[in-house]
Amino acid sequence: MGHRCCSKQKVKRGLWSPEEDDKLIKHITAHGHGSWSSVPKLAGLQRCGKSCRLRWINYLRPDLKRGSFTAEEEQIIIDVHRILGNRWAQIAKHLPGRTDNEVKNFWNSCIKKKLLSQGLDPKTHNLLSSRQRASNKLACHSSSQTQEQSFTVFNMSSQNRDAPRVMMKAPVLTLPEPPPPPDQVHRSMAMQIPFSECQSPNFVGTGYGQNPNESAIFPYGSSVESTIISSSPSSIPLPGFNNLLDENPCIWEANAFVETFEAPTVEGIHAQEQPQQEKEKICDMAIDKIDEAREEVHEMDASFDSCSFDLGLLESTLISAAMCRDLSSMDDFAWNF
DNA sequence: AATCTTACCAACCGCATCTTG
DNA sequence: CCAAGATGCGGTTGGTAAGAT
Repeated sequence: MGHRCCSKQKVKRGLWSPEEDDKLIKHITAHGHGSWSSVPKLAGLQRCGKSCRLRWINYLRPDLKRGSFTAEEEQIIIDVHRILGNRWAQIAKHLPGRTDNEVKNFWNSCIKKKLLSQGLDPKTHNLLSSRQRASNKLACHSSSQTQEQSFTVFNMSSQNRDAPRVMMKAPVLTLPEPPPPPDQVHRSMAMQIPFSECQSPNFVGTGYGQNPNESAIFPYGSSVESTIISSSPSSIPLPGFNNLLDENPCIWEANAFVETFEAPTVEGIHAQEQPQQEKEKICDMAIDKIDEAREEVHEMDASFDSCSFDLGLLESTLISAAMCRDLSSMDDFAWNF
């Protein structure tokens, strides 16, 4: 059958032999690819131009980086995918030496499963709904261990940026299914809050943790009150950050209130109809900022042995929020907390 | 050892967009 | 401006190797 573009030609299909590879490499090295449709003839190959192009781009190009993806590359893929969705070519541009095909394959075979196992929807990067989690749980029945996401919410007051405020432990797959709460507050996470926070005048909640050496734990259904940042009279205004987030339902509040959120979906971002170049620019800027933040957090982490910090969640929040705002918001984007 | 299942990845297919005459 | 061809992209398929039964 062959491609429509080369249906007139008698072309070979399937895997490339070393001889074919050799011919293609020699031809392109000597003459460049020029017009791909003429490459097969000039290189003496019984392939269509499209196939030659693909073989060169995905396999023979000298600048290709072979081998497994590093953890850093994996994180970049997740970050950019969260913003751009399945735009593999765009994502690959952030990974020198990697092809769109390679990124796509890696996503489908590894990252997708990893996100699902963490209770995250690989399409939207949001937490899966209870039904989705349940079906995923079935799919992952072999995994008996509780998967936990843990993260620390830092106090966003610029005067007190080094203080870790709230630790949350979120069992993703093993929670009993509660009825959905009537309001927008999702209480599906058990909250583990340092005792000192319970004593804060801004902390509203009842629970355990009466011992100063223990954390208070607020499982689903307990009476922790969550406050959306824009509605809290006690919120400390933060330049940039509040502006960035106040139009989004959000987990962040200046003093230890915690709430899960529905991050803007990829579809929602697309609905903003930002020009593509602008989106890519925002994406690049966000990734740069995240790299800076990651370095800072690594330094900070060393001083908080008892705390863990899920950058993924922070990134999800910040990038998603950033995508819904003007580029100008990026200038003072959250790095004041 | 044989068979089945799963994971991985190269390559194909069809559509969209770009380029050129 | 338009049509045809070229190129690029994302989804999907199929072959193969590795692991499980």
